[in-house]
Amino acid sequence: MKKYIPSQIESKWQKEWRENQLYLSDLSDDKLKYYVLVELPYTSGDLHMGHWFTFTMGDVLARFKRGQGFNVLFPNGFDAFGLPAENAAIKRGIHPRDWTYKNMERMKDQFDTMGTAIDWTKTMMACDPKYYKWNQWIFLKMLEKGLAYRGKLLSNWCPKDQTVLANENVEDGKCWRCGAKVVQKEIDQWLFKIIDYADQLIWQEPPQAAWPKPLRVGQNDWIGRSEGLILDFDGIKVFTTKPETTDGATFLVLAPEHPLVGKLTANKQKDDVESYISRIKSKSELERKENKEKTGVFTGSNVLNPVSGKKIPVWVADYVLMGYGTGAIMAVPYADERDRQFAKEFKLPIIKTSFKARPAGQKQTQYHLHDWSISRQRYWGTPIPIIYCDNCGTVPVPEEDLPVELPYKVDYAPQGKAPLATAEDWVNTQCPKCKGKAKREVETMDTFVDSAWYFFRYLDPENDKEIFDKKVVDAWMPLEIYIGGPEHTLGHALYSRFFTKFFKQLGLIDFDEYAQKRIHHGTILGPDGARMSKSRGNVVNPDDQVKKYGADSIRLYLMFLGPFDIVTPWSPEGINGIYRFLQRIWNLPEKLTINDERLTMNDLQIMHKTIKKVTEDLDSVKFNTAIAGLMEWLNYLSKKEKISEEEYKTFLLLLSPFAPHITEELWQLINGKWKMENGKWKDKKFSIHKHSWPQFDNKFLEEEEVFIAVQVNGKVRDSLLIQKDIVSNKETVEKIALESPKVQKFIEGKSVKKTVYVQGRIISFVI
RNA sequence: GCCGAGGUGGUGAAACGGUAUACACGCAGCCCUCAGAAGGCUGUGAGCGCAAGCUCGUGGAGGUUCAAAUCCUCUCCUCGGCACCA
Repeated sequence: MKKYIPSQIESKWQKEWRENQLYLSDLSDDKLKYYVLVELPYTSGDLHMGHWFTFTMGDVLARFKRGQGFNVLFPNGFDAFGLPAENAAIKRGIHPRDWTYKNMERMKDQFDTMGTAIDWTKTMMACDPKYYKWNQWIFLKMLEKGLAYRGKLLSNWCPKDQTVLANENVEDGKCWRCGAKVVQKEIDQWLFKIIDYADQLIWQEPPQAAWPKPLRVGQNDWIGRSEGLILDFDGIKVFTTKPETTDGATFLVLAPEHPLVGKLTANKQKDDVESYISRIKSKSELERKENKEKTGVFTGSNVLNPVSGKKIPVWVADYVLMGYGTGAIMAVPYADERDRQFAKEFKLPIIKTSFKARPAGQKQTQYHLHDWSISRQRYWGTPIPIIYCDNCGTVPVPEEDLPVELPYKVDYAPQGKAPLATAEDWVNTQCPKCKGKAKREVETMDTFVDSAWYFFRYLDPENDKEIFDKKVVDAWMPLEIYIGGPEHTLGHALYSRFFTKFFKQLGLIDFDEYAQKRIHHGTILGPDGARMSKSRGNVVNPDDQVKKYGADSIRLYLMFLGPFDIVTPWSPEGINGIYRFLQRIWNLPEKLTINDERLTMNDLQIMHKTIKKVTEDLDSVKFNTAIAGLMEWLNYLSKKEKISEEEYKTFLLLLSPFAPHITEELWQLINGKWKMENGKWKDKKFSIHKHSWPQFDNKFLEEEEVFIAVQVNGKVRDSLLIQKDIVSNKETVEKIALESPKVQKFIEGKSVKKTVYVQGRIISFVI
């Protein structure tokens, strides 16, 4: 018995595959295309177990489909812009660009150690001007179509760092960097008008593409379309979805930020209202969200309820949000729980509504979704291609001047203004219109812009004339399967759909959804069952595991753990078990006989059954049961004295997507020796990964005899071995079943009222 | 509170309405060994029994069906998302 030592074979084959360019895809051939995509990694520095999990899935599918004769594209790139790079760079005193490029190199090497069949000639890096030029181009197109605009938006604001923070950079209501309490502030910023696409982004039933239901429901809820009326109460406009309850409206409530608050406040209420508003404004976002108790103050003004004809008071309260509807509501405490709480708290009247009111109003559709703020007062991102001129105002950078390159020499440490403002040579420029002195926009784009369309660019990454070649994209999109995380449901997965619909409007593409299928992968937790994190010290480092067990063991272990969406701990014993499985395969050649091809019916049946199982399971993305099928077959083969070349090769082929290195090594034992010249393959097709996928033959799948369970009153009492040729004959099967002594025992002395026979499965007697 | 996904052995998990627990981990016994490691064989849902076998069993309670982990109703729990959206 030889010991299986993965380090002796894995890097050897990785080098061989790379040098022979085994995984290049020819995009000009699109007859049988298969485009598999995994969400691109962030350039954090090291691949973690999550990357291994998701990229192994993509890799298994890519290899399987390639074997089936598909022209497969399995690309990858890097999400290389963003705050963590800046932060790490500030901490370590390295320039964000140098830090990022170093990480990308390292991560590419780590992808190699995983043995992925990634075609690295179809790639992108968000921080490469070749790529972000087209972010800028998209921005200009948005501007042209009226979909990009400068607007004021209530945002998370860190008063210490003087910057807007994305929601995900607010931790427990505090700035993730300095810990200062985040406040809500109106900030002037660039926005994309995603609201214009809200209706198109709503998922219909049945869905236009096979995306996960939680994503479809989540996105629809997030878009939050509701239809109602705008009603006018003496000049105060309110939005309601239940105009029929207007007769029960006993007061009005304005959001604290509502522009009419000042005008409506009576002199004697002025102090009360002002102190209430300043109290609310001083609260952090978190405090406002957490506190569900109703607070508010009377303005001193009254308005007329047009339906009841009564004067009703106008209040200010923070349970009404400025960001939704008109920022003012009519309160119907009889019909609405929140209004009722407020009415009780402040002793306001609650009167019954008839639900038959028909007030005059204007039809209005409201959305929970807000326009997408893309401005970041940060350095490490795509510069927004805008120039401010004293004479001409806001001037877009002309297309032919793109890309606006991010300057290298910048003081990117936070100092209360956008870092780009410190690059004075860069900021001061010429107005494209009047040629006079002008200044560049110093904000950069949200990195979610980068990832909203990268999968288009993989198809034509070097194109500097246009964003992509329409012909190639027409042929290769929509992609077949997109593997990603459920945490992107409301961010990336929505933005990328928005861009797709925008591209269609521009005439760049002809389809509505960019992925035919999306699946949400699970999470590998630490051995202690908690999310892996450095601070917990429960991180399982893939590099260490590679040294110990090899890449094939990790890949196989991750795929065998459970379904692709499993959330489960890493098990040190589990991976050891998989290593033992590979060790047994490593010794298969000991049983191999080349010139003895006699296979029994049993041998053939289990072989073809396994081919069928692995093939069908992979087609339905059930990696774990496919591997279980291979284990069963190996258990069978292990009991045999000798195994034939056909069995050996078929087994290796079926295993090869999961464990590409060991299968290549063992394959070469019988195939490779005389196909190599000077240490190079004469022809790449002699790699196991260029061999075609095994086919199963139905004639070996029909069992000679089958077990049929016999039930009496719903309980299994016996199991009969029935010959194939009498399985379809109900009377005969029934007769045999009734003769069984075990069955007799339960039927004796009683009469059979009913018999149900499911062919080849079960026969059921009711007595 | 609302929405979504789930609850099956000691553990990760299998199972077109048709013999629940495949496959693997762990554990136990035996073989091999000076010994250990590695490997091999056997057993492993619970209860009763020497055994054949019987009874119970997929969070809980009902229901539909010859037959339910699977379908229906109610309920409890876990995880994820959203959350004063008028």
